[in-house]
Order: sequence, then C-alpha cells, then structure tokens
Amino acid sequence: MLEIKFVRQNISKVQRALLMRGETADIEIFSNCDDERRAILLESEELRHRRNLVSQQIASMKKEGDDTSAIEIDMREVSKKIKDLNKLLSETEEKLYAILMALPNIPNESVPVGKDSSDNSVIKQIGKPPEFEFTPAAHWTLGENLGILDFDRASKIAGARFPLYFGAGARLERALINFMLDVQTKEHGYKEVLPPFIVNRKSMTGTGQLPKFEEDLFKIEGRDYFMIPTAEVPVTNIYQGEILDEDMLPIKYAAYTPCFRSEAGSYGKDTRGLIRQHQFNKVELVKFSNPETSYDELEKLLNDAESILQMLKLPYQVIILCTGDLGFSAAKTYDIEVWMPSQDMYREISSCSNFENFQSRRADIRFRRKGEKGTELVHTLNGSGLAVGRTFAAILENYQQTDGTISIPEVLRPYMGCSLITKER
RNA sequence: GGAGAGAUGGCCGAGCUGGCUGAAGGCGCUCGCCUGCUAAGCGAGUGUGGGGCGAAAGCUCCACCGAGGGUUCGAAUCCCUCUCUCUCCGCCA
Repeated sequence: MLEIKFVRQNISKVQRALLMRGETADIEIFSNCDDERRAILLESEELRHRRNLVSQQIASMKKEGDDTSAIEIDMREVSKKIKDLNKLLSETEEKLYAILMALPNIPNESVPVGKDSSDNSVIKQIGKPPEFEFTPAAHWTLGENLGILDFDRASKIAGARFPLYFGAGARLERALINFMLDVQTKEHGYKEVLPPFIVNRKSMTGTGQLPKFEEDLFKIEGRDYFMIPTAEVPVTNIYQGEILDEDMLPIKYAAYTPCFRSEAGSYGKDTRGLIRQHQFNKVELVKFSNPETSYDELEKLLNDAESILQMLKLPYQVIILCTGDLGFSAAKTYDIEVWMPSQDMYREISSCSNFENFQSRRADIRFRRKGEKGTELVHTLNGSGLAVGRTFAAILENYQQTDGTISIPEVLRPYMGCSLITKER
C-alpha cells in the first residue's frame, strides 16, 4: 500500500508509475473521495470538539447542582449528527481504502521501463547449457520412466497439477530442501523458520495477495483461511504490528514450506511436468531491512539464491523485470531462470524482490532508530532460494544420461546417499 | 466441544462504583547533571494515526485502552457480538 499522503501529493507520479506498469486506476475517484473524506472529517471533528467541551461543562454544572437537562437535549442532537457523519465518513474511507489497497507499488528508479516480459533484460548468464549426443528428454518423461514421478496417479488422488514422488524422487525432493536450508542457514546467516501453511485474511492482505488476487489462492471453505501461495506470507507477517529495534536489522529468515496456487487462468500453460503445479515445495528467503540498505540486501539475496544453482552446477541466467512485468507489491525484482534442456530455454526458478515499505505499511511492521523518537517502516524483501520442484526438474533434465538415468550433482550426494538415480521397481 | 479468567502505551502493570486519565506506578530509552573508572544517584523528556493553521520551528483539534456495534450529554470504565490468549474438563496426532 502506498501512503495516502504520498498519493495525494504525488498524483502525477503515481499515474506515471501505473502507466509504466501497464495498469490503469481511477485516480480521479481517489482524489474525489479524499477531498470528500477531509470535508466530512472537518465537520465531524468540529462537532466532537464542541461535544467534548460541553460534556465537561455538564460535569462541572452537575457538581454545582445546576440543571443541565436543556443542554443535554441539545447535545443529543449533536451526538446524532456526529453519528451520521461518521457513518458517511466510514463509507467514504472504505471507498478510498479500496482504491489505495488496489494500487501497486511504485517501481524503483533503477527498474527499466517496459511493456511486458519481452522487455525484461538479461543481466548475466552463468554456466553453459550442457550438450547432449541425443535429444534430451523432458523431466516428466525421465521421471515417469524411472518410476520416481507419477502424474497419472497423482491426478486420481487430487486432480491435475499435483505431484507424486516415489523412491529416489521423493528422496531427491527432500535432499534438495535440506541442502537449500543448510546452505542458507549455515553459510549465509539465515535463521530457519517453519511457519503455518494456512493463514488468515489479514496476513494475506499484509503481503499484498489480497484483496486483489483472491482467485489465485486456495481458500478454506467456510472459514476465512487461505493456503499459503508462498512462505513469504506467513514469514513476512511474523512481525505484523510490531516495532523492532534497529539493531535487530537486517532479520534474515529461510523457510521451507509447500506452496499452494490455484493457477487460475493458466490452463494451456505447462500442463505437463513439475513446472506449474497446484502444490509445490519452496525454500523462501525473507528479509526485514533498514531502508538505507535494502537495495544492498536485495543484491545479497540474489547472490544467496544464485549460490544454490552454482553449487548444483545448473546453468542459469538472471533477468531484471521491467516495469510492465513487475509484481503488484514489488518495487524491483530479479528473476533467476534455470536452463531446461528439453524446452531449450531458461525457466524461472526464483524471484527476488524488494518491496520497500509497501508490505510493511500494510502489515504495520516498524522499527525504532537508536537515539531518535518515532518509528519508521522497515523494508521487506524476499526471494526463492529456490523453488524445489523446478530445481528437481532442472536436475533431471540437465543431468540425464544416455540411458535415461540421472547422475546426482556432487553436493547432493551426501544427502542422497547415491550418485545415480536408476529405474525403480 | 463444555466451564471459567483475561486482552491497557516499547515492555510490565494500575484504573474498570462512567466525567479534569493519553491514561498512575515501574522498567526501558533519550538528553542533561553528578560521581576521577564501573555500578548507583538526580533532573527533564519519551505512543500512534488523522485533520486545520503556518514558509518553517511550531501551534491547535480529533481519534485510538483486542475488533466491531450499542447505551449515555459524556465510556478504557456499562451492555451485545466477534477474535485471540490463559486455566480446568472432555476428545485427539
């Protein structure tokens, strides 16, 4: 959420930002509501002021034993009017709030302007795509042939877009989770967190998934609960409504969670394999940062996520999202894309963003500077480190052998207890 | 699920026979003083949000004592609903 004062004073800047994102929002309605709100507020506050004064007067008159019934009758009217005005006020504020909550974050100045994903630019490419003497198979083919993935049976259990891992496949998934958590906690200073996988509406609103993107979420029927689409939601909301000490910052958390996404509106895309599932595993990195250093923290976060791919020796590239492709809450985002041989292209495996104070304003996460009074909003950041299912897919495809077996990346062998995945029975 | 208790400022904790209580007291924090170090001591200050006036420093008003309603001239204080926490019983991985 943007600050109401900021929007009021920077209407044209906000409009420009919306335009750059390829969005339209009716700023006129905002201005009208805003003016209306202040007009009502002014009137209601004047009346309240009067009521406060008279109430005190009544108190002292009663002490003297004077008759106050005439004033009381008068004040009854005033109170009624205040009540009416308040009703009007909250209606106006609701409208205003709805607009404000639907406004996306302002892109950082370093974000290139562009229309859509085709305008994203590649910042760097690390590692070379492997060369095969055969046509590399898709990971679902490999996985099903090896007996470690079974999408058919998964669909009996739950439906399309759910994974089912067996044997070495299940172990590989678990190995990746452990490996990723170990690297981030032991080498990069993140603290491990295991949060709830179901959250309430307030938390979803705090990080920006609601109110705009409810259709992307799995909701628990009959209760105001949602399955998390990413650990970002529960982990960022850990400090919801709190005031942190400056010397606690930056706070760095690494969390493994399953993620649940309804993937509404993506019917034709990635219908096979592990790329687009309703449920997938992810290790998420979340930071709470001092505003001055948040962009340094973003670079570090990106490096921390990248290090996993480097250690797994998977070829990848880093792209910076242009204004038109930026997520709703983000001010700046890098995507990491891993090489997928069967598709002959790079596919997103991580997304690292700085949200500045967009989420912290919604979730009310502040900090207090040493020696200064007042509080300030922290900056929040997060990034996948990494999406486990997609990493699984990338390993299968990049490490496939002529005979359809999968050699295991060196760093995972201690976790797997083997160096090769062969056909399961 | 049943029966109770509670939710107050950064934290702890009074107030809860309605009116001068934005809220005692303590802790913490900041600034100043003092003590040749440390500890202790003394003094002052120290919530958030939103309006109005002002170039600004600032002045002023309103709201906020879990959330939302109600009663009343007036509510942290009374009533209702909800959420959460705690204790006991039941059930349970």
